[in-house]
Amino acid sequence: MPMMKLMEGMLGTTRRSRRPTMVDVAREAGVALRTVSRVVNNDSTVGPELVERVRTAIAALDYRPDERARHLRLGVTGTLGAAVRQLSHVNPVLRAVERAARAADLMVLAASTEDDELLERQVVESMCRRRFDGIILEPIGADHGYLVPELAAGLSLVAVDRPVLGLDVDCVISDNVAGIRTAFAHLVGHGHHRIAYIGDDERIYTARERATAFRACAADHGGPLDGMVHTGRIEPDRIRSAVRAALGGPAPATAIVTGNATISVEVLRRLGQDSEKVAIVGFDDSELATLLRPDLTVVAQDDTAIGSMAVEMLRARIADPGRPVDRVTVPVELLRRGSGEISPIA
Amino acid sequence: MPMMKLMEGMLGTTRRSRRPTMVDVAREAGVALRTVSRVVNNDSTVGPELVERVRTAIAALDYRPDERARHLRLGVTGTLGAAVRQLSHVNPVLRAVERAARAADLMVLAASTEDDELLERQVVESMCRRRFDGIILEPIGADHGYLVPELAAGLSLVAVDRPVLGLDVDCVISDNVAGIRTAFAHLVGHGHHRIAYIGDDERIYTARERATAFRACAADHGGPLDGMVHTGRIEPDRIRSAVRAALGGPAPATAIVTGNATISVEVLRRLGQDSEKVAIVGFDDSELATLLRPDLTVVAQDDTAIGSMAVEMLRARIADPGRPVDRVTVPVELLRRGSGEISPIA
DNA sequence: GTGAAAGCGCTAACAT
DNA sequence: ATGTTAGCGCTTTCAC
Repeated sequence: MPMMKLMEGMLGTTRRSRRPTMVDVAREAGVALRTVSRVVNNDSTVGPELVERVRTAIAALDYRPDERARHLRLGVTGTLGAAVRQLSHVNPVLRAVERAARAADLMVLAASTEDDELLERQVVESMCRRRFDGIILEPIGADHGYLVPELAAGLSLVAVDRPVLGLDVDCVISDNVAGIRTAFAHLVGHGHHRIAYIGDDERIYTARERATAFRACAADHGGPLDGMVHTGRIEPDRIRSAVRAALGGPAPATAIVTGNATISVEVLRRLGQDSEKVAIVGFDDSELATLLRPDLTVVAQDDTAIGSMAVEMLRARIADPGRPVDRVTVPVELLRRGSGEISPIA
Repeated sequence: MPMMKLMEGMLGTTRRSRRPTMVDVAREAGVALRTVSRVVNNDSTVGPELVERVRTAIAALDYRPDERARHLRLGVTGTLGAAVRQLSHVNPVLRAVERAARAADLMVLAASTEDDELLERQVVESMCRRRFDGIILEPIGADHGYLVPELAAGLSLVAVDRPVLGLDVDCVISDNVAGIRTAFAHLVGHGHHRIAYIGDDERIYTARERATAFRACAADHGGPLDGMVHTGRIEPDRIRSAVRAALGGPAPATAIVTGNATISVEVLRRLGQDSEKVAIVGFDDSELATLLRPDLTVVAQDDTAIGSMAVEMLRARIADPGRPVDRVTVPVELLRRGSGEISPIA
């Protein structure tokens, strides 16, 4: 059908024959390509009249520079990738990363890994192929072998929140052990002896760190461990039975440490009105912490510090790929709000 | 210092002389450049032995394909940009967008506009210069004039949550008017006559839509309007005085409609125990809705539908830039959870 | 299947 | 101060 083909071609050219390039602008303005490039990049060594001519041509043609070509030629992209667990979740670290990157005139483009190892790999590799200058990664899972060739090929990467296990890679993480110790000591200081811990799945690095630290605290303190440490996936039923187990029996816990913000919410949901009778210290701050009575005492990580530190370290890595690997631990802070200052009733 | 320069040069070449390209791989494998390209792109017309030779060479050299060049040559990038108000906030629509894009084999790269008109412009223009195939935008502010030349130059864009005012652009938004009507009617059905509205700043499109719809409902119903509609920026003090004004005076409101999730939380925070005495219907669902007693009755938007619809419309726009502009309104749903089913006390 | 070569749109030597 | 030209790394024609 030659008629069809012809019509398609006509439609195509009518719609938009081709995006104009610098060459088109140069022709339109009657100047050299180099001059257009200079104007586009605000090079001061162009005469004002030519600048005007070029600007006019750009507007007339609706010319838009193509960064793909620019980046290809330049070698760098001025872009940092952020591969995080879930974009659409509250993530103050990501927020700090964006701010810090903006201050350094870098663009941050983010994507979710959805806590899926395969997806993480696809996202990171895609960012590598796009030659992002560096990547900030919230690593998930245990096997990051796919990173080895990328790193060998020159990838600059900083892990946040968790280290990349088994690989010698820059990272910036919170002091989980100190956080748990602080929470535990705080409750002990308020007279508690039977303290329970309800945490996330220990296959997750931070959850494992925190649970382990808690067990060590309890052992040091000489408190009971039986039925006091509950970890696993975050499911309402599991949390409910954990709460029941912790607060039931002949020697119920008088205080609970929760392993992260989601766990805190679920535990409070289960406790309902009883939340005034048991002391609680949560790990991670959240906007819900001050919504309930009493307000939730938490061990909060310094998100802003983590985010800006991550960008700083990434920039240093990009500038000098040979620099020694840096593993930074950021202190956490206890925020006393009421729930952790309840004395034991029994 | 010639010595310094020499050492720098040596370090530079030692560290990584140059990233290998397809040419290097071709030489290493003893095949043609064309063949490498075929192997990299999984072209089936290459003999298995050659595939193996190329794969080996790729591994030996740590070769990583450069998508910048590929995209430049191909014309398309297989990438959708998402310019949202705040990446690190809960955003179920963005989540749905990511899922839908993945299903269509498109990568989503997201950035925050921080509710800043200038930043929105920078983000969108940056995505345009990177030649993203399309952009999903949560538009802020009133002046989107900067989009005109981009659209003229061929930008495919779909607005979500709010329309791009003044521009004829695809968008998919919730049915704010129906949502407010539903909430109002629901409260009337439970015997309420004096119903207050506390909402966000009416400079924001959705806030304006909802407040206007509420005023219309109240007028139709013949209920009082004086001191019943409170809109403005989300600040604790303002919310507090709004709640006080609504519930105080000689004819206090017996029910409140809140304009969005943040407002709902703030209102509930102010009400405290009194929240059991006044009926509340919130706009927007949130995880906090089932955390408090009674659980919050809300008008929820269909985030999944909005997100997947946005991607679908964007793909259609990319495929056919000349297609008629599409403005889709997605129905909202009333979720009865208790707070909205309280009868008036007075 | 190979090999050579053009070209995507840009920047930066190197002219002038 | 402005023009000419090579080349970034890839895909794709075009012979062979």
